[in-house]
Amino acid sequence: MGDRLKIPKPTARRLSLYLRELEALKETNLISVNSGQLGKALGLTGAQVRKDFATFGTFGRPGVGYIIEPLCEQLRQIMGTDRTWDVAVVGAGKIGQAISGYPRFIDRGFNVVAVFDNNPNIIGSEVANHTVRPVADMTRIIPLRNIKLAILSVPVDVSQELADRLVASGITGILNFAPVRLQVPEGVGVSSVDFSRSLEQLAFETSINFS
Amino acid sequence: MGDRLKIPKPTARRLSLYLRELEALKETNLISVNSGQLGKALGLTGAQVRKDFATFGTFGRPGVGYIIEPLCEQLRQIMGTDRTWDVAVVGAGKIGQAISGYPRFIDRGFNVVAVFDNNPNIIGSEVANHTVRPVADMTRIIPLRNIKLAILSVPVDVSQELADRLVASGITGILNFAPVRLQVPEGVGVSSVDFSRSLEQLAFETSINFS
DNA sequence: CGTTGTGAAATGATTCACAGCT
DNA sequence: AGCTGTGAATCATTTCACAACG
Repeated sequence: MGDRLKIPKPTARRLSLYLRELEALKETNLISVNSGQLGKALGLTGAQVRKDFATFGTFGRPGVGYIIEPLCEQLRQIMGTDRTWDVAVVGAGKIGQAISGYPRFIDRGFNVVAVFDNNPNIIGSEVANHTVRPVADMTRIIPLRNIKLAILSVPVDVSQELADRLVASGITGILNFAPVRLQVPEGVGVSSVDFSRSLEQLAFETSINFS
Repeated sequence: MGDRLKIPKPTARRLSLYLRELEALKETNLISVNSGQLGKALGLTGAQVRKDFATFGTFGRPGVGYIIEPLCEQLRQIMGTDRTWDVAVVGAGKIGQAISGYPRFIDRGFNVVAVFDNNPNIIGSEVANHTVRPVADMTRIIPLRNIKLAILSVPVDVSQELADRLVASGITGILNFAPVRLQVPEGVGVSSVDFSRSLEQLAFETSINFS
């Protein structure tokens, strides 16, 4: 067995920042950028940028910097976004509806292909060009379309149960909007968005500034 | 000048997790909990839990653990959520509307008191029991009501400009939904929710599992 | 007893600083 | 000359392990 590359978690989190900034720089017709410039735009040091990239290989040219276009492609390949990912949305309440139509997913390589809910008043209605299907259909459609990513925007009391069913259907990554720590088996990723926690974080910072 | 208490960033981020878990335990009529149990529920070690609490004082009883009810209050006080925070929402598009009506804010101590937008088609309409006001009114209403926290859900190209105006109006914490790093002065906090980045994170994890 | 609070050790991440490449 | 890639040093966080305590 080949040794599995060791990636520091902070590095992994910064990858998408680098890609986004590099794409913005490409729009300005820049050809290359050095680690100091790139770092400054993102609030990082040049050394950190270089270390991060060095985790994955040798991409820079001494005396020049990083050639933007090929680096973007390398990053996309590393992150797995050099292809399109089909995404299922489970829970078509307000948040589910808003995220189903989120316009920036497409150009980042994510494509919402199915929306599920269990509310009879919602099933059958149109959300972001998709007819909302009953949750029971998940088990059939997710394997059928080989969907690997799901967005889970359901009430907290049913989120774990639905997460279990998503995993059983073959999902390997869940973007969770419920304020709980989902229990998932090894090999399944969970990324959480928790509005209340985010505001609490701000309240805390703001309070500290007065102490 | 008294020494400012040094709080590790990871500790600060975990505070809201502790509070939420403790409140859930309180619902089950438990009186006390020890660091190991609390840690297990959150995917942390007992030592980490104890270190985190020890940052702020001495809350536990040897041989017993932590008495849940008073610890909750202490945590709320530390985090600044022992009172209600008024919040302004700027940007009443799909995400702004969904978050304006987010039902869990109230019981976490956050109260959306004003919604602003610049779209004439939206101004004047009702969003979560608030009449949407023109953005120009921000500068008057935020100081008037002494609002300190804002949720910024506007298109990326105007987000920095609006952040500047929020700060100028007296806002000290911004929950930002646009995929950019907002530039804010010292003393103003920014917490970001970035749906595309979250999905990219998942795509990356999922890809790694196949390498 | 069982569990806290905490120094000391271990691990992890960032920054420094510079040899070596273009 | 300018900038990368990277060991070595620094700084931060987590884990260990145990004395002290109720």
